Amino acid sequence: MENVRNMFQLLSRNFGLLNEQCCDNCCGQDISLVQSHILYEINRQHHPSMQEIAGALGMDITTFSRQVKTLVDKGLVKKTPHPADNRINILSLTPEGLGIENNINVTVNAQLNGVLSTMSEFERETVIRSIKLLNDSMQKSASCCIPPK
Amino acid sequence: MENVRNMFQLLSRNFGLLNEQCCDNCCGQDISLVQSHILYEINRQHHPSMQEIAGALGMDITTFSRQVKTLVDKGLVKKTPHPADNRINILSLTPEGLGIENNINVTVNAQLNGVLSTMSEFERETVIRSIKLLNDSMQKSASCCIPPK
DNA sequence: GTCTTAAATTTGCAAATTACAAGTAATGAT
DNA sequence: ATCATTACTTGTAATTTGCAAATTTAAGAC
Repeated sequence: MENVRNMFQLLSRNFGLLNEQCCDNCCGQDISLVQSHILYEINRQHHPSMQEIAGALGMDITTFSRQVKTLVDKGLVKKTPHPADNRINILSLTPEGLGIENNINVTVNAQLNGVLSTMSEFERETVIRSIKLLNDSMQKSASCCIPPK
Repeated sequence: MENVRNMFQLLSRNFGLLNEQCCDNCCGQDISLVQSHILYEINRQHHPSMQEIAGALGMDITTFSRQVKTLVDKGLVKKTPHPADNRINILSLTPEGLGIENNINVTVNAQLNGVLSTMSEFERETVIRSIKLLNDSMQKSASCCIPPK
């Protein structure tokens, strides 16, 4: 049996490094890695509440609350009270926040495409399909990859 | 063109969650995620110095120094002065440290194999081969995944 | 051998990040 | 109206982080 963990450990480290470098370099602002994950997830979801984003990222809600606060202070995120329930805050990116998120997105994609460009067309497609497959399986698996609640 | 980043962002998050959960659950000790990366890398390399591990992980050397100190205090890591150069400390796992590293390894592997078990034999092999390929490409790529130094 | 320079690692410190517990405010149930 | 619950925010204290400055040891110049 393969040692699957080795591969994932390396992959996650490599991607972590890439991601962090991109955060530092591609946008004028200082965006930490967690903050980039928050921007990413707000952009991805549809009118998400605080809990939804914190839950998706597996972050403690109090830590999340503060991080959102600093993103709001930076002018990248907006909190809008839910019309039907004032306890709930709907999160969205400001135009500036969206700009930065896109910026990061473009930069990371460029880096990744650089990496993939060393492969043959066939390999590249296989790799992409594999990762999709893997993500699907992980989402389905109840035993892991689910934030602790 | 695919949005490659999306997939990687999800993958790295999923694996991060899995990894963190494993750190919490599988060994009696409290091991943080960074500490598990340190244990992993010390185990992987051959008589590594502090700088070599810190470099491989892309960690600031001062942060690393302190983390190693706590691992030494926990009795999981040993520092041995290099015989030919006393400035250098060679890092190694104590038997206890090795035990924990193995423990994490087994646990993470079990989780990952659980995820992979939902796939067909062919898919599973493809996925594993793809990740290997990807890691190789990332290591080769000078533009990213290289600690800032 | 002494002196200067460089390398490997460690501390001082101050800022950022984290999480538990306790708080506030809004909603829902009865 | 009252009580429990939900969504979120603070208080506070511990941990983590990284820059600058020290420390220790080694290597090279003379």
